[in-house]
Amino acid sequence: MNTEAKSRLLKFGVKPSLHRLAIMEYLMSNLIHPTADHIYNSLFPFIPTLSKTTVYNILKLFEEKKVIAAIVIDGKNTRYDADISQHAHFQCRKCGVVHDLRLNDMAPVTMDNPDNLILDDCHIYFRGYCPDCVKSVSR
Amino acid sequence: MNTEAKSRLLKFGVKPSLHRLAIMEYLMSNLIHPTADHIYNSLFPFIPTLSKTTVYNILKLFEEKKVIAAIVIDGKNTRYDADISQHAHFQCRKCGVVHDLRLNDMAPVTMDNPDNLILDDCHIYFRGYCPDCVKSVSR
DNA sequence: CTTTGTGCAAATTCTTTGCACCAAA
DNA sequence: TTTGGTGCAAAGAATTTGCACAAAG
Repeated sequence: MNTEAKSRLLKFGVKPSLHRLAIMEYLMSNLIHPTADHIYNSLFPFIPTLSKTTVYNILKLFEEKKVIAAIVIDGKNTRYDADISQHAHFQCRKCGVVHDLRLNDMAPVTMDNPDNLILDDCHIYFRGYCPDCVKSVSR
Repeated sequence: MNTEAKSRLLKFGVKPSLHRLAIMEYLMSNLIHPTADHIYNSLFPFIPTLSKTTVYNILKLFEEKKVIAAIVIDGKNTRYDADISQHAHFQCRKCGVVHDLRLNDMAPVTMDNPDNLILDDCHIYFRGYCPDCVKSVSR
C-alpha cells in the first residue's frame, strides 16, 4: 500500500504523482540506502516508462523538501534514506554497503562556533570493513 | 621550509619526491580544505611541469597512507586536510567553504554494533550557511 | 637495470541541463 | 490554457586508467 508513502509526501508538501509515489514507497520499504541507479533499476521493470532523469529529479525534490536524507560518504554515489531520524552510517570500504548505526548515551555536546555559522544538519559516518570483507582484505 | 613536510611524509612511509613535498607543504600551510583542482592551480605557477594526474595520484597515496584526510561532504569535490586530528567540519550550502569545528565535552559514546563491523574512522560534518551567505539566501 | 614517479590523453561515471512533449488542474 | 511532471539526448564535471617516458637508486 502506498498510503504511507502518500501521506509522507503530502506531509512535506510534495504533490504525489505516480512516479513520486513509487519512488517514495520504494525508499520506505527498502531502507538499504540505495543509489539513484539502484532505484531506477529496481523500479524500471515495473514502470517501463520511468527514466533516470525523472529519478534524479524526484530524489532532488525529495531532498530539498527534506522528505528523505541524502547520504554522501564516498563521493562516488549519493545514497538516499527514507529514515530521517538522527542516526549515523557505516560504509564498507570494500563492498560499499551502507548500514545504520545508532549512537547511545551521547552527552550534550558544545562546540566553539567563532564564525557564527548557521548549522542546519549534522551527519556522522564511519568507514571500515564488514565482517565478510575484512577476511579478504590484506590490511 | 619543507623540512616539516618531509618529516611528515617519512613518518608515514611516503618517499618524499619533489612533487610530493610541494603538495604536502601546500596542505600543511593551507588548512583551507582545498580540492585537487585548487591544489593544482595553486602550485602550477611554481611547478609548470606539474600535471593534474600527478596531483590526484599523490593525494590518493597520501590518503591511503593516512598522511592526510579526505573530506567528502557534498559529493561534488573531495577536499583534503593535513590536520588529521579528530575534528568536525562545516560546509556552507551556498559558497561551499569548509571550516573546522571542534566539539567539546563529548561523553564516551557507545553504540550497538550488531553486525560486528570494523570501524576505521569517523567523520562528522555539519551543513548550513555562513554569515555572509545566509543574508542572501531566501530560506 | 629495475623500480618508481610522472604526464598526456582518453575513458569512465555520476549527475545535470536544455528542450520538447504530455498530463493534469 | 497554464502549470508542472516527465523523458530523451547531450553536456558537464571530477576522477581514473592505460600507457609511455623519465628519473632515481
